[in-house]
Amino acid sequence: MAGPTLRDVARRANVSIRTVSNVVNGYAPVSDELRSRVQAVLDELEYRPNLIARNLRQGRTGMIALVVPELDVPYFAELAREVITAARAHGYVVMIDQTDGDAEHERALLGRDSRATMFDGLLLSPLTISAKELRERGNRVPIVLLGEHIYNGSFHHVAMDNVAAAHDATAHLLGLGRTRVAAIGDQPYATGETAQLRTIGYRQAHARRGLPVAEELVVPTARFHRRLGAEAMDRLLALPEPPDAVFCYNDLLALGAIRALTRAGVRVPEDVAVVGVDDIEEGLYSTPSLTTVAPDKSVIARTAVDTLLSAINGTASSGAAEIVVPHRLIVRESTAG
Amino acid sequence: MAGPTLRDVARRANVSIRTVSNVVNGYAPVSDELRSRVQAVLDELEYRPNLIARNLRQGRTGMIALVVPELDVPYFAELAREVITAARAHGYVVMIDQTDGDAEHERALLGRDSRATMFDGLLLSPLTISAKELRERGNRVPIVLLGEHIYNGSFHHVAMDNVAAAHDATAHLLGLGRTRVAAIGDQPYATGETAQLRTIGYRQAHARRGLPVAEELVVPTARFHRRLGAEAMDRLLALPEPPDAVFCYNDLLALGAIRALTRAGVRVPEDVAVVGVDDIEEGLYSTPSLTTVAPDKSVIARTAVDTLLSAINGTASSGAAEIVVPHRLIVRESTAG
DNA sequence: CATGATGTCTACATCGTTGCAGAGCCCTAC
DNA sequence: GTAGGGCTCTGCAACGATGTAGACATCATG
Repeated sequence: MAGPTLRDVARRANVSIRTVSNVVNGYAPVSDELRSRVQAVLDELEYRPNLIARNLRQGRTGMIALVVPELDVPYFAELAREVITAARAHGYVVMIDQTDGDAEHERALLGRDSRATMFDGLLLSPLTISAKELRERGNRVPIVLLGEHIYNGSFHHVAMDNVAAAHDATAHLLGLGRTRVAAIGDQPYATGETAQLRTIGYRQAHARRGLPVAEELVVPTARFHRRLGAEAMDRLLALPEPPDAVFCYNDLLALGAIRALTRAGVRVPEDVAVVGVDDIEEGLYSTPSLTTVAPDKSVIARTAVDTLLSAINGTASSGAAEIVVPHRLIVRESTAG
Repeated sequence: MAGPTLRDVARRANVSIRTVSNVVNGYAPVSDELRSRVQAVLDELEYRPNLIARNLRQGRTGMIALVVPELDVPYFAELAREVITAARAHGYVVMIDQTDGDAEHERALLGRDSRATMFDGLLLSPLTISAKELRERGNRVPIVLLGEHIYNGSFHHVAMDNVAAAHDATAHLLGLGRTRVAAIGDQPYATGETAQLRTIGYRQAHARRGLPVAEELVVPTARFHRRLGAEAMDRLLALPEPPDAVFCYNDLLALGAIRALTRAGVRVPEDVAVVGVDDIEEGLYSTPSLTTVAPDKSVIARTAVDTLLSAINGTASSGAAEIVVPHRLIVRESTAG
């Protein structure tokens, strides 16, 4: 099973281990004659460097870990793609773990037996774990947080402005002349910080127009899945006075809501306009196509990776970076009459 | 940056390195008194074992790599999720890499400088690389191939029966009384083996009913994406005699096709029925919801991981395993009148 | 009291690689 | 002639952990 080592090659070529290493890495000067002799043996034995040993010696692995709640949520899949691409540009590979939003699993990541020490750095998109816990359990591995929660300066953090994003989406709906704009996705409890920020933006947009928020139109959901979006929409449709527009806290909720509306014979956008957040590709091909607030995933990924690598290399400026990436509203059929 | 090592703990507790190691691992007997003294120092210094060193010593990393063409293709994202879950059950973590279907990238994976040696095994879902190349470049790491290509016994291989799956989908459409059933997704060139198998099944279903295949209804696509499905559908609709049903080689193509049909004012399924393959969650919430051939992704993932771990542990039965996982047709709105 | 079994703990070698210091050798220059 | 400087090449130590063997007490046994 185990392949040949530098020693095996060295013995066979009658040179020192160090010289073989030099040939492999092209480091120190090796005469052409010797180089080709060693190379021949390397080829013959099909030598492959043992990266674990190399890593131990060099104190780094060239791997970063990306931790997301659910990989089959398109937003995270698309983000993962960008992260992998961004990391590759710097010679890094990415290990992906998913927590299923399970707090225990997120904690285990940082605990004593975690594999975190195997990575040069961590990109974390935590759903449930709080900033306080992170601080207490934080290990020596550099961490960059992605897109969720409020961490007021304890960690590097990359995210879009959730309040502004929600405001823009809601303002768009109000600007269409809709008067009963619902919100699907609030999470008014400890770990739902992203959702809470979006609710703030939703209210802000109403306040700026001097409009009241009808509280029965704000529907919480435990998660951001299609099914929960459909269920929430069903409940809204059952109201005595149903909404004429819905701001969903992500695209999956929105697609579920559209599905519920279509099934109920309600026209989108004529009767109810729908906006989501995330700009997943699916929204481009749905019927109707989905208006959404698009964070720049590519910028998020590149920024996060760059920030993490700076931290790893110690070239980071002091203090925790708080980076806000731009977002923009993309209007499609679900709101365009 | 670097944390305390066993040596640091040992010095501080006035014991040997080995004893600290024993306390950490609970191996050899250590007296209660000494154990708690060492444990106190471990806690005080917040010792975390260096997994790289441990891995070097033990010759394994507890990591496997999953290589897929595109992570943001829902099928692969959902599969990745299952693989991560299956691996975790065995104490393994999963590194995910994506090749973008790029042959060079796939080759680099197996080449001299690949990081493959850092993993105990590889799960490979190759798009372009051929079996021959794999054999020639194969390194010492155990490999299990997923779902694509024909490898006639050179490697462990897990996949559904593509011919039967395509047959079932096509037969379903023909069974609805449709007479012009199109096929979207053929890839009649070297590396499109999965597509070719599906074309065989498509033809087989026609042959069994004694029906001819109208060749203009078989539309190739370079990849299996929504956009290409929509474009292919547009071309089919432009035919003098358009189809009344479409078998798409995966769900994304099907969703793109449905989008094109809806945009053209063609009713699904009344005018054109649509079937896909993969059973991605998106198809459950599309309008109309999507009839599809569902491979059991969970079984695929578990089987692949089990097979790989057997190979890693040397407990594999001799020879390359060729495992066929079951599939079933799930009828939804896109074909159910 | 000698013997051996048992229970704790330690020293050393080792995994495969790279950093470092220096050993030879040849050549030039004074 | 020999000192000095480049080239090549080598040996040793180290990264941080674990496997193995054995040292050293303690204790029961004959």
